[in-house]
Amino acid sequence: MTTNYLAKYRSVIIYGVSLAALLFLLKWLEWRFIIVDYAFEIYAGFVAVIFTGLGIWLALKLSKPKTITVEKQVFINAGEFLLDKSQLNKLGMSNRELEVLQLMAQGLSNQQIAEKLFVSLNTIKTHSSKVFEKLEVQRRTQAIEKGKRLSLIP
Amino acid sequence: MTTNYLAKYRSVIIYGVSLAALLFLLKWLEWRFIIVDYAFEIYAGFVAVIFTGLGIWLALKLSKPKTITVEKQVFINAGEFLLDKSQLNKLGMSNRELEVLQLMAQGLSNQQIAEKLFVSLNTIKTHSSKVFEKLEVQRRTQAIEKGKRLSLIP
DNA sequence: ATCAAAATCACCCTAAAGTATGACGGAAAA
DNA sequence: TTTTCCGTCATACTTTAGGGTGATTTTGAT
Repeated sequence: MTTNYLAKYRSVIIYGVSLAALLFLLKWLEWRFIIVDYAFEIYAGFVAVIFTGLGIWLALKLSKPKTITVEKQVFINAGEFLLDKSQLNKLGMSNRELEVLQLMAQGLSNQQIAEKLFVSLNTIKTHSSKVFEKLEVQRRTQAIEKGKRLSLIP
Repeated sequence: MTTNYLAKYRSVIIYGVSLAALLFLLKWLEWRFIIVDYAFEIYAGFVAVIFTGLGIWLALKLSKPKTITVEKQVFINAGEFLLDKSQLNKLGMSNRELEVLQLMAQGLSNQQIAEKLFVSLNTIKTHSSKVFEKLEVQRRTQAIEKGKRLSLIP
């Protein structure tokens, strides 16, 4: 708490101390040059310079920094695809079924999918039928469309 | 040019003029208070206050504003779809063919497309065949996949 | 060990999709 | 004006997709 208070008004305190120090300095100068007649102008100039500097320093320390906020637009790459696993559970979609759906979306025929997965055509037909059931669609094109909407496929 | 130069160094010029004015003021004060013995401290304090204020004013005028750059994340709206017309020309795709392709991508059957466009099923078959030719594919699922890749459909 | 999915496959049948070919009217380009 | 392309439609045929039913094996969880 105390340190915080000190830190907050540090500049003001320093200013006060500086003023005190300067007072002593001035008194000393006064005493020294009191003998010399032409010391008056020098003294005034000295004071002017010192306090101008002090004012500048004070202003820079205490004034809130003038800030210009520039908004820099950072474009986020929205291309990332993340599979919606909660959706998978909700639909009760199995791994294999999802796999078949993905290959369907790539434009493969049932025959090609069968070859790719090393299973028979009939197996793929069974899988795709289940996919259609679970997605509540009739055709593979609809399945693809809905699969994309539900973030099951990119 | 000249006005620009003046504008740029306006603060400095004003400062100079102010200094000159103050010099006159000081001279006058000197002359006035030279009689009074205790005028010295008053004079010094006056100078100190004036020049502190001047320093503060100078600093505030001349200090460069700090520029803070804030990165603002802008999520690019991935929904923006722009049809690639140059691609259409390159492929020699007609309006009707593109229309059929779009409806295919929405999961419609040939029959449904025919009904939607008020033409016969055979007409749609002809169109889709030409679409497949031009896209160099065999199946509608492939056509959809390639159509999306080529920005023909969203 | 048991039970429930998941994955596999088969057969049959229908519907939809795709290929090939030809035809015709209209509009735009040559 | 002729040619070319678009859009339309038809017929015939082949291939692929999809629905229904049933069966076996594998796998994971209780």
